[in-house]
Amino acid sequence: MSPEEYVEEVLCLVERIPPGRVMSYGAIADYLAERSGRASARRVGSIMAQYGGAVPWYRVVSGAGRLPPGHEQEARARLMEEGVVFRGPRVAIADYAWWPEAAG
DNA sequence: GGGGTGACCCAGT
DNA sequence: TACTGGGCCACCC
Repeated sequence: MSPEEYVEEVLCLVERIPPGRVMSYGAIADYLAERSGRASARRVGSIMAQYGGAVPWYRVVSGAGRLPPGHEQEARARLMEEGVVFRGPRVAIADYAWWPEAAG
């Protein structure tokens, strides 16, 4: 799988995250690992930092439910509009974590 | 080829 | 709960 393919897979997956649900960088990497064979949360984060603007990036948070630096207010507002409850500065990811049902 | 960096994650204290 | 150290992979200089 080429780097461009991997990027598109990440973006495509993020677009599939339904409203009111969230996914962690590690979860995305772990899911794509089954398709690309290799993945890392760091790589997913790096991709989101570059191409995240084209997808609902605010539905992607860290494994601890922390929001992307520099866009915390933005993500927080977007998620709350979708009914996501916050545990202080973090998302209750344990309750809103989403995983694709059909793994293609 | 070598060293530093990053929208990360896990384990220990 | 917050802080710290190690692991991980790809990108840039």
